[in-house]
Amino acid sequence: MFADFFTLRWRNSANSCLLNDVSHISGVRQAQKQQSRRALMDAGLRLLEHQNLSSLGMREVTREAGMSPAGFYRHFRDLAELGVALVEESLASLHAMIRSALAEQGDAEARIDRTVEVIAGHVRDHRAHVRFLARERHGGVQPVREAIAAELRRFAEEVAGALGAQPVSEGWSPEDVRMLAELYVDHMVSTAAAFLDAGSEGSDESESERRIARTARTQLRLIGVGRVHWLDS
Amino acid sequence: MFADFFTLRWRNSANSCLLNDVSHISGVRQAQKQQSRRALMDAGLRLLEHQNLSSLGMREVTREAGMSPAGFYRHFRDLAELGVALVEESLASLHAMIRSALAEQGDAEARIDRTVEVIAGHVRDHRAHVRFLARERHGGVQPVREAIAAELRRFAEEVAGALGAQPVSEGWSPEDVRMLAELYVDHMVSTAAAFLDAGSEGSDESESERRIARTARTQLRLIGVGRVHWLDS
DNA sequence: CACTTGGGATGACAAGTGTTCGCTGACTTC
DNA sequence: GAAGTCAGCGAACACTTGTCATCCCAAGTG
Repeated sequence: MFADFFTLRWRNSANSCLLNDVSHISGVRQAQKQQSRRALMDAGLRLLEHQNLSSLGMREVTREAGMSPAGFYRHFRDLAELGVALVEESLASLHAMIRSALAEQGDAEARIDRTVEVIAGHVRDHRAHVRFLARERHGGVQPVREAIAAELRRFAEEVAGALGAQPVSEGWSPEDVRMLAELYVDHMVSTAAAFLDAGSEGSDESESERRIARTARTQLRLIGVGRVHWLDS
Repeated sequence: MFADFFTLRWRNSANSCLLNDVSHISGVRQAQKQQSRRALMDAGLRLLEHQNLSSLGMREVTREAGMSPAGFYRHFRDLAELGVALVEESLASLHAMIRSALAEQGDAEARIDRTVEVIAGHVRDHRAHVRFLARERHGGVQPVREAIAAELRRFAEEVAGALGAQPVSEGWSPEDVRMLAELYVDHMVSTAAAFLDAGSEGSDESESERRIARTARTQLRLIGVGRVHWLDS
């Protein structure tokens, strides 16, 4: 069904992935395989809403995905490998969020409002991904933890770049810009996590969500005030 | 079969603690029991350095503690109950840290320095506890998660009280003091977590530790600048 | 068209799990 | 010192788990 697309797409790609090497066959076959892979990842993501990666069983995942236990090995060597795949996916969507937060225009106040809105929207739309990241950021699976930490560092660099270009940051040392970026990223993560368990704790969801948004905005405003008075201190 | 005992035991006591009610016997007996309880908790804490609570097995714990599987039930109903006990312990030590951070004297600069030092020292001395909190804060075991969240809220209140008493906060609305307190607590947690995996990633531990301390200090200073200029904005 | 390829299903394996049971022997109380 | 209490033990239970050799059959190939 996607045959032409996939062959076109994959034929001349120097494929490094051991499993899921799919470059030499083509057509319905790998479309199905990719579909099974997606089914496994979705099943995993669904199960991970109520537990964490290291307590997940592969039988559990295959059962949820409607597949036999052995089928798992055709796609992933490990559950850790599935975890890393999920990290990549989750971080891609998070990256998109950060970009759109950075791209905001207007005065400081409007940018803050839009940023917090973007975060809230992202948590609403990608709840499973965000929860997964929050859980596994300090979780028990080392490669997953490292992947998340590395990507968050890259985000901080990106934010630092954007902040450095703003007129408010004139005269700042690179280290100071960097620490400001880290502060923003940490705050973003904290806020996202707060939105997360505001939605899942039941009782008056939208009210506590508004409360979190208000707090986050005020905090960002405070940091902003610190920024404009940073050099005269 | 234990009918008579239990009815006698429970009938006229407004007893809230089912297990580990130890008030009526005395001497060597309960000292031994408490010792076993400690052994279980220590074993759990040791095992939790490389995995999270929901993937922990009780057989695993009892084995590590040098005890038979059935012995576990004399102390905890669940692994979740063990988890909650560990939360209480961990939060007690964290509470002590926060108090001593709040009690700092001197000008703002000196207080920031000492605060960051206190955090670093606490992570060094209670690594297992801190890691446990970081892991289970967003982990898969609901009661544990809630216990941590509730206590962190209480900490924020305490910090808010202390901040409100400072002369810098004159004219602030209670909500703003509160959001500032939350910002501080979040920052404290983030910093502690950063110290944590600075120590465990190997390569030049004390250098990256210093880097984190420097960043944290600068961030606190920035927030402080925001504080003093908050009202004129 | 026959023929190869390779996802997926099946069934079995050992090893591990949570939980319950009755028992023992050291402590406590009368 | 006899009777009562109960923390911890070892065995047994009914599972679930990861892994593998094996077979099946639709998709791809010449």
